[in-house]
Amino acid sequence: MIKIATWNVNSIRARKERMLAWLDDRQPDVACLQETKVTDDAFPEQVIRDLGYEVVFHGQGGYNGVAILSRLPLEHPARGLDDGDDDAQARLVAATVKGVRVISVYVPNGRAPGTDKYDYKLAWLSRLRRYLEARFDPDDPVVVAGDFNVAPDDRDVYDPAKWEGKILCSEPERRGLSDVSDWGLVDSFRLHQEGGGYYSWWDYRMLSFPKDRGLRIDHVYVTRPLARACTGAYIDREARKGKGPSDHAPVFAELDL
DNA sequence: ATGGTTGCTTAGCAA
Repeated sequence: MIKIATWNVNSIRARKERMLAWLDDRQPDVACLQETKVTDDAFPEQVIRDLGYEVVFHGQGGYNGVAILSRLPLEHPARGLDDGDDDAQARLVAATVKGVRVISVYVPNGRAPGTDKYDYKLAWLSRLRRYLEARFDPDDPVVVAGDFNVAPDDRDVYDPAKWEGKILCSEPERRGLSDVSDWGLVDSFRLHQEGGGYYSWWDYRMLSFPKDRGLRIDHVYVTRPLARACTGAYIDREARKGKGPSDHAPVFAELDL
């Protein structure tokens, strides 16, 4: 069994000590990270390798940035959407672990419906769908894990009425996400949890975490052959507690490979 | 309707 986690760390430099302690404590076999917010020359590669992880990263200054950490050998690293369009934002990195293609994604936040950033988000989701179509078959073992910045349905929102039509919840975003998953991906969390009230992100403001006003926007999607091998899925709320947390909690999937 | 917080970069933006 291997444990795959996805975690938006909100700056790997600000989160370094917490992240190293988390790796040591939780021992994920594979960790997909988002919002590392560092250029590749400043990525804290050695301290991660010292914990026994191989690592591939794709960053930029100040914003975005993604990485994959693995205790098993990482093969065939690839960075970016590589679709010929403008790809200046570091939001996707991929590598193969134990025959599984693992893709760490940081979907654009989108700011608010009607903005340029929102349009970019919708376009990015359709580029992700084409990325999968062009490279894989839905019967291949593929994991797409990351911060999707979309709550798939109202179970994933603490106050659906308040969030209706808002960023992270609007119908076009949900359609954009389901268009990606309709290619052949299953939300591993929903293989094991039916109900609402499970969240992966809480705004830093207004005591959102203590009040549990969160959204489930971080996901580990898997293709069908891996869905059959998925023996567990959960959100690591402990990592959101205490002093100096990321605003996101890690999300885990366990695969019997 | 606004503001609340954190991180990057240094006043303002992004989330």
